[in-house]
Amino acid sequence: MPENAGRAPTQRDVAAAAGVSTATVSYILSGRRDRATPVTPETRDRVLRAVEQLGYRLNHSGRSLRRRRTELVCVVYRMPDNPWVERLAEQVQTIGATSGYSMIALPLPSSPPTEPAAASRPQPSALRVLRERYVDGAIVANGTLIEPDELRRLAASGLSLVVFHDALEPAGFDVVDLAQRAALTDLVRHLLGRGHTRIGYLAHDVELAAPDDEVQSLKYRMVAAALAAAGVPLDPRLVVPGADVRERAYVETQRLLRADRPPTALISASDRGAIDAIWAARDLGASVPGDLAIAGIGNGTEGSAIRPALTTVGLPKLDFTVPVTRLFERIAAPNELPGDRIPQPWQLIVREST
Amino acid sequence: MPENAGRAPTQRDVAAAAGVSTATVSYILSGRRDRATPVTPETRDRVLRAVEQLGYRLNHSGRSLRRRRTELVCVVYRMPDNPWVERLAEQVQTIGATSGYSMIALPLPSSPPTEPAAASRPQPSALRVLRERYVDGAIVANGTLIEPDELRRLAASGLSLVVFHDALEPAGFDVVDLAQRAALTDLVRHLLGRGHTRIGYLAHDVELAAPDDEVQSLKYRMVAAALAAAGVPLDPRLVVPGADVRERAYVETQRLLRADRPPTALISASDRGAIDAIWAARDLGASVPGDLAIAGIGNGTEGSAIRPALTTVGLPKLDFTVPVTRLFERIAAPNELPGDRIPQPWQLIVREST
DNA sequence: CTGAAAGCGCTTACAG
DNA sequence: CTGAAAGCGCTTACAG
Repeated sequence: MPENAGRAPTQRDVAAAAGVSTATVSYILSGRRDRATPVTPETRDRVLRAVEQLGYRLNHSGRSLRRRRTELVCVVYRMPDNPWVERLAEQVQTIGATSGYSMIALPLPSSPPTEPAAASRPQPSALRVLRERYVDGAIVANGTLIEPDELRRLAASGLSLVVFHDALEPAGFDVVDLAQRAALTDLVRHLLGRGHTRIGYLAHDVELAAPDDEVQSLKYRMVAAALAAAGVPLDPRLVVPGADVRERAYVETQRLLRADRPPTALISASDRGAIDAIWAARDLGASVPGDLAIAGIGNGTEGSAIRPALTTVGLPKLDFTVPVTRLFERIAAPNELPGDRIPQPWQLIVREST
Repeated sequence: MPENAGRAPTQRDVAAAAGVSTATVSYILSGRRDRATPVTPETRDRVLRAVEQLGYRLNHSGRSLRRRRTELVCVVYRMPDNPWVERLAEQVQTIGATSGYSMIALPLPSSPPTEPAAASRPQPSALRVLRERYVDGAIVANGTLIEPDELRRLAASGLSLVVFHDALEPAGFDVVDLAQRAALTDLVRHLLGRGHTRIGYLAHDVELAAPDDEVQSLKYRMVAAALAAAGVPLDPRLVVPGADVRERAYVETQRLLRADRPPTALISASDRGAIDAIWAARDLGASVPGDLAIAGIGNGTEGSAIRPALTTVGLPKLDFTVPVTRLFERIAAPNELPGDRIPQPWQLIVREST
C-alpha cells in the first residue's frame, strides 16, 4: 500500500526512500547508459525495492517532455476494423516493440451523424492525438479519412506519417498506393473478356445515399468509372444496395435476378455481400458462374473458403512490413526523408465464381 | 511555412512573435479564465495570427505535465471489434467531448502467438499506456484481458477504471456486470422447457483448443456449466468447432444433423454461426425450429433481420451511458469513489428460431 | 489588463 | 561510481 496521501509517488520519492539521487533512480529505471555509469547491484536493488514498495509508476508526460519524443505510434482507421487493419496493427506492434515503441489506435466512427460529406471527416477532438504531439508517428489506414491539407500540416509540424491513399501526392509523408482503381479496371476487363455486358453492382448503402462523396463512395465511383471507360456504362437499374447486411444482399440479388433483363455478372462492394449473392442465386436455381458471375471486393478471408471460390480484388497477402518499417525509419530520422510513394498494389484474384 | 529550422515552435516563439508574454499566449490558447482576465481583441488577434503563421501546435506533454491530467481516455478491447464495442467507443467519444476529453483505443491482438493461457494476456508494451499515466481513465471492454492484480494496481496508482467483467470484485474500480452466466442459464432452461434434451454446441475454435482457458473459453464453459446444472450434461459428440467461419459452421452443422443421434437444439457461440447453422439445416430439408432449434449468443444486429428471427442472449440495447458517465465521474473525483458493481445484464431474447 | 516566476516529473551532460 | 543543476513546454497564482 502506498502511503502518500493523494499524490502519486515520483522518482524523487523513490530516491528519498532509497537514499540516492533522482539521477540514479532515472538511470536505473530507464536502463540507459548502464555501460558508461554502472550502478552497484546493491544500489540497484535498493532502488527497485523502493519502486516496488511505493508502487511507483513512471510518468509518461515528464519523460516525453524531456526526451522530446513519446515512443508511441498510432494507427488511424474507420470502424469497424477488418482483417487487414488488424494485421497492420499487429505488425506495427511487433515491429515497434523492437525499438521500444507502443501502439495505440484511433478508430474513427463508422456512421457519422448527419450530413454525409462533411461528417465523414473526423471531429477535431479525435485529431487532437495527431495534432498535439501525443504520438511520434501514425499510419493512416484510409487516407481519405483526413483532409489532404491537414495531412500536410501534420507532416510539416513534425509528425512522422505514412498514409494509405490511392490518389495523393507524397508531401513530407509517404503514400502507400493500393492502386485500387487499376485492380477494379482489371476486374471489369476480366468480366468483359468473359463476354459479360450486363454487369450489376451491389453497393454499400452509404454509396447510394451519397454517391458524390469521394470518401464514402470510393468503390462505387471507381467501378462506375472503369465500366464507363470500357464503353459499358453502369445501368442504374442494375445498381442495388445491401452489400453491408447479409439478408439484404440476399434479397436484393434475388430481386435483380427476377427482373426483366437480369445482369449476367455482379460486382459486390464487399466480399461478404458477394458470398450472400452466391447463396441467393443458388437458391433461385441459378448457377454461379454459369448464369451469374459474381465478384467481390477486398479479398477477405472468407472468399477462398467457399464454393465456388470467390473472384475478388484486394491485397494478395497481408504483409505491411515495408510501410511499417518506413514509419519507424521516419521516426528515427525526422525531417530527413522526403515523401515516397510505396506501391502495395491490389490485384485481381480470379477464382471460380466468374 | 514555419521558419524555425528543425525545432517545433513553442508558446515562447508565439509570444515573441506577437510581442506578449507566454502567460498571455497560454490564456488565449487554453481558453480558461477568460472571465477573470479578459484579453483585448487586438492582443488576441495578434496572438492567433502568430500561431497561424508559425504553424504552432500545442505540446501535449507540457500541458499534461503541468495540469497533472491528460484529458485522454482509452477503450481496451480484443480485436476484432464488434458492434457493441463500437457503440461503447462512440459513446465514450461523445460523452467525453462534453468535458474536453478525447478517446484512444487499445486493441489487443486477437490470436496470441503460442501458449494460449499466458499469451492471451497482453504484452507489457501494450499496457504501458495504462501504467504510465498516458491516459486519465480507461474502460476495459473485456476484463479478462488483464490480470485482476494488474487491474487493482492500476486503480491504486490513480487510473480511473471501469471494467466489464462477470466475476470480479470492484476494488478501486467499477465493475460492469453483464451477468452472462445467468442469461445462458436462462437460455438452457428455455430449451429444456421446449422439451429438448439433446442440445449441441457450435464452438469458437479456440474454445476447443484450450477449453480450460477462462479467458478464451468463457462461453463454452458457461454453457457447459448451465447444462450440467440442469442435469443434462453436454454430450462431447454434440460439440463441434466452426462458429467463427461461415462455411465451417455450415459444414459442421450438417455433419451433426447427419450423425446417428442428431441434436434437437443447437447453441452457437456466435450469432453469425447460428445463422449459418440455420441455412445449413434448411438446405438439408430440416425445419427450424421444428427439427432443430437454433440459438445464438451475442445479440448482434443480424439476428433480427433474418427469417426465422434468431433467438439469442445478449444486451437488449446498446446503451452504455451509465458506465461511461461513471468513468468521467471517477476522473472528475479521483480517489473519492469506492468501487461499485454496475448491472448491465445480458438477457434472453426469444425469437422464432427456438 | 499583462508579465515574471515557479514548478509539474523526468533526463542527461557535467562536475566531482 | 554518484549527485547537483538545468531545462523540456506548458499553466497559473500572484504581483503590478
